[in-house]
Amino acid sequence: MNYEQIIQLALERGFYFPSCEIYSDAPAGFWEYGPSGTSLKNKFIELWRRELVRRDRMWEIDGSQIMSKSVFVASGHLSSFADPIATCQKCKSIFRADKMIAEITSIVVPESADLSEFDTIIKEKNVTCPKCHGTFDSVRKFNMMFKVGIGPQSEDAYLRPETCQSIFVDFPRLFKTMRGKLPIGIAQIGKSFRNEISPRQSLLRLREFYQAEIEVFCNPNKLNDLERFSEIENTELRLMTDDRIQVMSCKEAVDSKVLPNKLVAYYLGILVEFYQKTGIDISKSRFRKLGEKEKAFYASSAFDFEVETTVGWLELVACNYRSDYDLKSHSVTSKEKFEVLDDNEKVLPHVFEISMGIDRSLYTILEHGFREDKENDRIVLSIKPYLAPIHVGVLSLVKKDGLAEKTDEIFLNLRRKFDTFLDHSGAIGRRYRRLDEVGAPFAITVDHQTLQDDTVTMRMRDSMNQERIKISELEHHLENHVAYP
RNA sequence: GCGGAGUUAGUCCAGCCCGGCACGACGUCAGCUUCCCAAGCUGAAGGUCGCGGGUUCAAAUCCCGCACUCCGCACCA
Repeated sequence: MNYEQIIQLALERGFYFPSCEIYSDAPAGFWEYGPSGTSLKNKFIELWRRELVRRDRMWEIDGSQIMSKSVFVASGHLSSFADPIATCQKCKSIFRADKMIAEITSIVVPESADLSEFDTIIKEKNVTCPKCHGTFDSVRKFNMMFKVGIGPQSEDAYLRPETCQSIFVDFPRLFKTMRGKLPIGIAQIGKSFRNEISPRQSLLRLREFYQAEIEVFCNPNKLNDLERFSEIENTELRLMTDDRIQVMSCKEAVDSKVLPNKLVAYYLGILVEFYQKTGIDISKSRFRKLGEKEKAFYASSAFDFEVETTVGWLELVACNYRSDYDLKSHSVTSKEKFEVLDDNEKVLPHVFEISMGIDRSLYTILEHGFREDKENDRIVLSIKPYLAPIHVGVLSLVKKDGLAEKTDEIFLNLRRKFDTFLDHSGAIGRRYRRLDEVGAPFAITVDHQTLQDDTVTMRMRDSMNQERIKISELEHHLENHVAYP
């Protein structure tokens, strides 16, 4: 099983495919979800809501994707979310200016330095193109945000490069009007946009992608004062520090100081419990503590939740302790007050963030669920029943003798409650195979016995076993088996 | 962005060297058959041959440019 097979399945069975594919000017890095993919995504998001938002009583918001320039002045994205780039005048090769200078002259110029500093060093040290020894144009910044023009005057604004900025910007109003009490999580699902230099591998590196972000606002003096920690204290985490994965409970992780405090451990704990329920193989996962150089510019400590796939370790979630970086800078830029009362103590909350990549998570669910059943010559998507795009196929064994009509009747009774697929045509085995490929956990089939005793067969996707079941019990039976855990 | 390899129906692909009606399989659809796992028979639909330009009486095929995909480099909040 590999990446190629997953993308083939995705294209053939309506999970996802390239955007604007009929036109030759379709830019890279944009993909669409088809019916199966959309159904899977909706169910994944519902699971996320159940296991994180509702479980922790977070607030969920839905902010706008276009945000004002000031937001990104304050957030630092305008200056920091950009790479200094040097272009060779002769061969047009493009290099990261800071990396190239460091390599050739061993002089370390910080990435965020003034552009003229790069030019000065390039001139003084006579740095030329590593490929053709041509001379360079002036160093410029390539900002990874998409700029948009608002209204007839085309005022600068930007597509958000992460969903969380609206959570920070909205925090003062939300905390006041929703009767907030620290610690409080604010969650958001939505699209983010990054102008990647080189998008790759379909859903794994997109220019337009879905994030599910949670920002937990907390009192920095009470990070170990968390009653609900007991819910997850025995939950096992696979923590990677110094190139080694250690499996330990959340409690052990805090006690041994591998994790800085109970608040961080609690959220990593409920996160891993969520991922267990997605069917992703947790034994192929790790929380990797990022080193100083790998961390984002706003993070004071960071753990990536990574999963092993056929294309290597894949970062699904970035967990960043952002301290008061965001609230402080928005407060300074906007003059809005972000301090809140916590037990009569005035505090500027710190933020712990759980920033999930939905598209990558969905890819991993597909890959970890993909099974080549050689014995039965079939491909099976063994995903959790509650995530399956189709819950149940409704089939007639043959069309004649009134079986089709009976099948239609059953279908009409089920279609509002479940994601169903009605199919009368072709060989029964072929129809079962098709359902296996979209991960439908059940298929019910109307046969001649149905007309005599009002029972149908129910076939299980993974085992291919069948049992007979009364039509009157179908709904109840399915409800039990496709319910969220 | 760079280097390499590719791009022909929903999918896999033949044809390209040597220009002359775009081939086959799988899949899809309809009918027949069929009492449970990709069976069989009959028929059908489905193509801007990645895009644009050039050469030619004639281009999937030869030439030029571009885009996209994959691999590697670089990049990756």
